[in-house]
Amino acid sequence: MTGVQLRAGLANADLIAVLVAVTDNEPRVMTLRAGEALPSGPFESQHRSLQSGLRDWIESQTGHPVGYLEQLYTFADRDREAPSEAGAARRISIGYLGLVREQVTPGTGQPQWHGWYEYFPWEDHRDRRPAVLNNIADRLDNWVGSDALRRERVDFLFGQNGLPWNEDLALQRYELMYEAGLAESPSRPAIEGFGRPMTGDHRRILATGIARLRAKIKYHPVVFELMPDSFTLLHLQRTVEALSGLRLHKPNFRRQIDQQELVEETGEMSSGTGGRPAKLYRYRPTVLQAQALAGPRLPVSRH
Amino acid sequence: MTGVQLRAGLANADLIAVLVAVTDNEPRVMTLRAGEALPSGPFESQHRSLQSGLRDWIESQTGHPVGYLEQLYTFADRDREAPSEAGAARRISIGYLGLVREQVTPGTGQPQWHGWYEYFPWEDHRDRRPAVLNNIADRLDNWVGSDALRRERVDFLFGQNGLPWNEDLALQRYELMYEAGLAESPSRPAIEGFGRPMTGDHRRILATGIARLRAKIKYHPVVFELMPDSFTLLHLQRTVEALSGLRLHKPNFRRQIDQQELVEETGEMSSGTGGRPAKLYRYRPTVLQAQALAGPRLPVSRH
DNA sequence: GCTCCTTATACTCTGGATGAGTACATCTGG
DNA sequence: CCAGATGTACTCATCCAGAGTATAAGGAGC
Repeated sequence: MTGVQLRAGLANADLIAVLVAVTDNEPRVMTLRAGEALPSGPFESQHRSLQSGLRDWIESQTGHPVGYLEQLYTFADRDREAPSEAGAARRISIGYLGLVREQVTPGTGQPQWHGWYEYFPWEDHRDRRPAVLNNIADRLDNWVGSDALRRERVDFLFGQNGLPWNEDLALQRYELMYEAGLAESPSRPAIEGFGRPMTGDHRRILATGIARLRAKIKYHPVVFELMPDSFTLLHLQRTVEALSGLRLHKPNFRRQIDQQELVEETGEMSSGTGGRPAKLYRYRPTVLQAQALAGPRLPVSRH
Repeated sequence: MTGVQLRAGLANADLIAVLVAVTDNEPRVMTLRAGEALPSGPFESQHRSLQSGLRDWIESQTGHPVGYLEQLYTFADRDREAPSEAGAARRISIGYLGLVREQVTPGTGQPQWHGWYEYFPWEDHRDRRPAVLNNIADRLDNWVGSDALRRERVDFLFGQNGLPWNEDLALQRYELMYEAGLAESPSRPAIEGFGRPMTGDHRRILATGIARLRAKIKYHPVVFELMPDSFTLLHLQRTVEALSGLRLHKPNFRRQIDQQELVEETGEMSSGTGGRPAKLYRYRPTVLQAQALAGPRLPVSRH
């Protein structure tokens, strides 16, 4: 599955997938080789589109249909792999983000699921600001030195000096850490405590997927692709929290869900969740929602 | 430039660029072959990254530096070109969106610039709802028939039946028109009045660029990459209007620009623009803005 | 049965941003 | 000097997001 393949009639490209599921309030990603690599394979031409081919492949691997599939990015930088001899083919990888509804029971099959905060422990702010951030900040201070621009960048990305933490910047944080030498690279080993390493640039691709998904859930109802058919509002909230790495304000979350009319009651109640039983809801898809929701504001004049 | 190229050591991929400039309040795109094609070329490996290679190439073509460059999408669907014999390589194209500050004087050089509303006349709502939309609506009604889902989709995308026009949906509108047979394809000629055709799937790629740019300008200060060093606020507004295809409310536009602190006065005034002379402004870039501005809301609890 | 704990659900209040409209200033051209 | 055009500064109503508070309804332990 890995390695360079050059067959006539096939494009010289790989597909590489960031497959996400949320189970037990933990976002997980499908991995191979004991969590070291994202699933990938050569791009075969027999399907009508990249999308449909990948969809089939994923379903055969996970046993579950892919609810949502989106192209992430095409990676082709020279430094993405170990320095190769001159003239060697540079491999192009087309990254995809996919959402699946349930997780295969871990342990049995080949593909394994790992919580994505194993790879990015500093991204989980649900309980508290993670302690790793202090170590990271120390190392980054070294890198910053007296460079004011670097200072501003670090403060902004990591929410220092009074600036707020912005969960959407996961990719840019990783890239800065890479730049500052805090992440593994072809010429640098991984640093203990700064997240589980992956082969090649897979960790960067994973960061791309996380950042994209975090941005997406705010204006697109893709969370529901990760939910079972019926769920409680708290369950939905916990899923969003898992993805964003933040705690949300419960009354406001419910108000938003409510007024967007994304869900409807099933009529049934959840069994013992600890406290008072909760109503069960189901997703209510509409063409309108499916395409675009709010979309940020532009001072449009309507008349 | 077109056709299949398979050389050892080169990836089998094209780069294809949507290069945008705004002159005389008209968004323009760089084209080749008398406006029939977007500039493209084989992906060569000598640069460190796709990005930097493309940047050099564009600057050599336009004579202007590229202010902003962003990967759009990688296109590889089977039906993007004329039906090919079985076993032929499928070409992968990596699309990019680039913004350049000024337009080369048209007529002299090889690359030409065309107003993008020549290709999508129904997307320009600055003066009024364009008349073409009526013809389009008629044809779409045929396609809709009695299918309620199609009805809803059309109404939503084209702002019918009381629904508002959403400028961000340019790509989806084009795709629906393609699906409904209103756009040229390998097996269908172009229809007079429904926008200038392009080779292959270039018109679709252009639509992708337009949609991306329209969405982007709302939460990212990329407009400034299209502006000269100093400009009046009305000039800035007209540029945003040109891109979005909408008219904006002047006082509110100024208020937004003002409170976001994106610009500062140069101290000089514009010469004759017709009425009262206007203050000139310049862009005031910050690391903070450069990375992300507002970003939509999630009901975060902060304590 | 009572208390405590947990979760569910319904309110209220406040500040800020947005959409919309109005008034006035200052230039050019005839 | 007036008309016309553009620039600039206000006001006002509405909506929505952030934040807090209060009450309802279940289970577990005593």
